[in-house]
Amino acid sequence: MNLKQLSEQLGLSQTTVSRALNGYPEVSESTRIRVQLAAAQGNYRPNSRAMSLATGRAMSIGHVVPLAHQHDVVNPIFAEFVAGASQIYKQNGYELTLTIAETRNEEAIYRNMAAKCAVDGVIVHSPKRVEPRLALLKEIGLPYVVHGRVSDSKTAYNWIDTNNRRAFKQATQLLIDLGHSDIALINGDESLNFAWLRRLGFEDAMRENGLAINPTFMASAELTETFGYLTAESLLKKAHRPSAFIASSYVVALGIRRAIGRAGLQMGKDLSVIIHDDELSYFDNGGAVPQFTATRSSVREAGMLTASMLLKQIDDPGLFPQSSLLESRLTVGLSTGPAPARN
Amino acid sequence: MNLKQLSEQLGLSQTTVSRALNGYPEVSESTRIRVQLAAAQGNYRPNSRAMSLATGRAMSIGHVVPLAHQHDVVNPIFAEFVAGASQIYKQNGYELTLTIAETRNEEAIYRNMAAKCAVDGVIVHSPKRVEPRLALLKEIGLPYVVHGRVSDSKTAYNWIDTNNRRAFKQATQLLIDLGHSDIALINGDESLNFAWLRRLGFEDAMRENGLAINPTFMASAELTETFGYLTAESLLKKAHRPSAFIASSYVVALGIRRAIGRAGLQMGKDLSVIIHDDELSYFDNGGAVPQFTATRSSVREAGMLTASMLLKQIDDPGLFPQSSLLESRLTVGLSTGPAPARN
DNA sequence: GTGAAAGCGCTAACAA
DNA sequence: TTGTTAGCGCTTTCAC
Repeated sequence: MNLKQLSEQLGLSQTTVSRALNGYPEVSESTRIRVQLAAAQGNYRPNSRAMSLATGRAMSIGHVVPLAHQHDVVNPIFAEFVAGASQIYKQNGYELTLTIAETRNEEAIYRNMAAKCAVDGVIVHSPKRVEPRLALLKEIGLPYVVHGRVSDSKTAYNWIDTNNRRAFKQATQLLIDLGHSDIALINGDESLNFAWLRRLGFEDAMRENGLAINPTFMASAELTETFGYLTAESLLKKAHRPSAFIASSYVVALGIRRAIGRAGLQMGKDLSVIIHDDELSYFDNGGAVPQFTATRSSVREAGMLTASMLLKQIDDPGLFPQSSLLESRLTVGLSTGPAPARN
Repeated sequence: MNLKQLSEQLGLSQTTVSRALNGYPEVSESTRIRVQLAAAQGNYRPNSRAMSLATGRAMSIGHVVPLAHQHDVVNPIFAEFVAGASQIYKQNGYELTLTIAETRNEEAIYRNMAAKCAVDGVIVHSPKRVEPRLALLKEIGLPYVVHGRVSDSKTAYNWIDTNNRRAFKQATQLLIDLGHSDIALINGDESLNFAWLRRLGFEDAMRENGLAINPTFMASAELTETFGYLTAESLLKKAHRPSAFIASSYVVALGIRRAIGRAGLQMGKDLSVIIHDDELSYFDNGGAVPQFTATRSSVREAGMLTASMLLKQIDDPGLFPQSSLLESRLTVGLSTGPAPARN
């Protein structure tokens, strides 16, 4: 059923029907009701392509997810974030166009989207410390919001981010307070800004407590189980080994635990593991109380917030720039478990 | 730059330019080259909305992901699958429209997509044992392929699936061969067909080896860390406790390991864990050799295969129905690690 | 081999 | 308050 059929069936012009359905004030209440009824009954939905063509709005938001080609992993956080954003789009009649971008094609992909008029704006995922995409998007005039921040912010841009630096400072401080000084950081790829900020937070805490930052206790790569396993394995073989790990994702933590098991060490006795990522905060001292706190919802909320920010931006470009820094819920700091023995 | 501008710039009609660009044979080679050059130079891309309106094809595929509202988790496997599908779409000029669907709205969402002409077909994710969506899609005439299968297949449908039943039978058999008989299965929500099939595979192996299936050793729920933890914790408290776990996802396995640690038990000595999901296969006997095998690529391949199947279906509905059963790569069966001690 | 013109389904000036 | 008309940018029939 299209507009023409609906209007013929009602004996009205397409214009009137369109107006009645789109809430224009100049339609009489009686016809509006009649139209709405018939539309609902006939399960009428405006053809999205025709509507877009007529209005010049694609009514779709692009999410471009960079694909690390080394291990071909898509960040699992992403799904949760998108679920939040998706909800906002639905409420506003937008669709979500998902693109997986190999990093080498990235520029072409954005240019393509803009030229095809396929999206009204984009969400930039996984920003690097140095991020050429921002200048590109500005150049082609495509509205965008960055999920995360960049470190080379010469130009203003819209962003929303969790406070990675503070969260990791907090996590590190927690371990220090428990008596640890040999703490290993198994971090994500530090050319990505979120990992870089986490590292800074880690270093903040170490420095403020007068502890030496041991570069051999810091690793940075794509967050896979294997990476966690191999890194922890080699660290645990050292004469001077870490007494605690901070893992930048639970996938990595899974690998760390495997290595700890193989080394014949015990959680809470010889070692502690702290995991932190956007999705969940987790503290394991081998111990007595349930020290696990899921904060998935915060990722979803971030998705919702980011999406709303973009839609506002599209409606009113004058609002530029906007930003929001979310405090990560590192509730793990409230843990009351026993302190693990020192090395 | 649009078609009109491009054609004016070239002194040709829109028709000729369009034909030249779309590979129609009746264009002279010289003008074709001239047109292609100018198009490339002007970075011309046909407006996707206008093209869709003219051709009647949305040039987009819908992925509808059901959202479990209990714990609000999106299956992380999904990202990897979509990455594969996305690649196929790009090759064929399609876009990917992502929808997160709360289960109660589901029917409306599909009807909406079809009526709006926003997609040419859909991929059905996370099918249940009994799946009303298939009849619905058939009714509204929207081409689809199911990632997975259903158990109530009265009607023929297109699907692609990994052999969950066989994989879990194999995993169980591996533990049995190592001397285990008290094996716990921590499974996904068994109203979802993948989990149901995994359970059947587990039971197959137990039955064929003459082992009793202990219902208290089988749990089924959404695959979260907490679920794994709580279930394992309560099982390990029993006088007669399991000597091995099969976890239906690595997230669950993370919880199981936490419980094992808290119970003061040791991997490889007291217990084994096998993890299997589409993304990775994993065997941990606490042990000597690296018994971890990532098979992420298989999920991605499944995504690619599913996408191609759908595009073929759209081009030629006569091919219906098609299907493909992928053998899971449970390479863990090759493990040579020492057998854990019996209970 | 090329072009004119109609039409895809909708919105939005402009008239009435 | 309603209708007429002209697009939006493309494809496609039909004529040359």
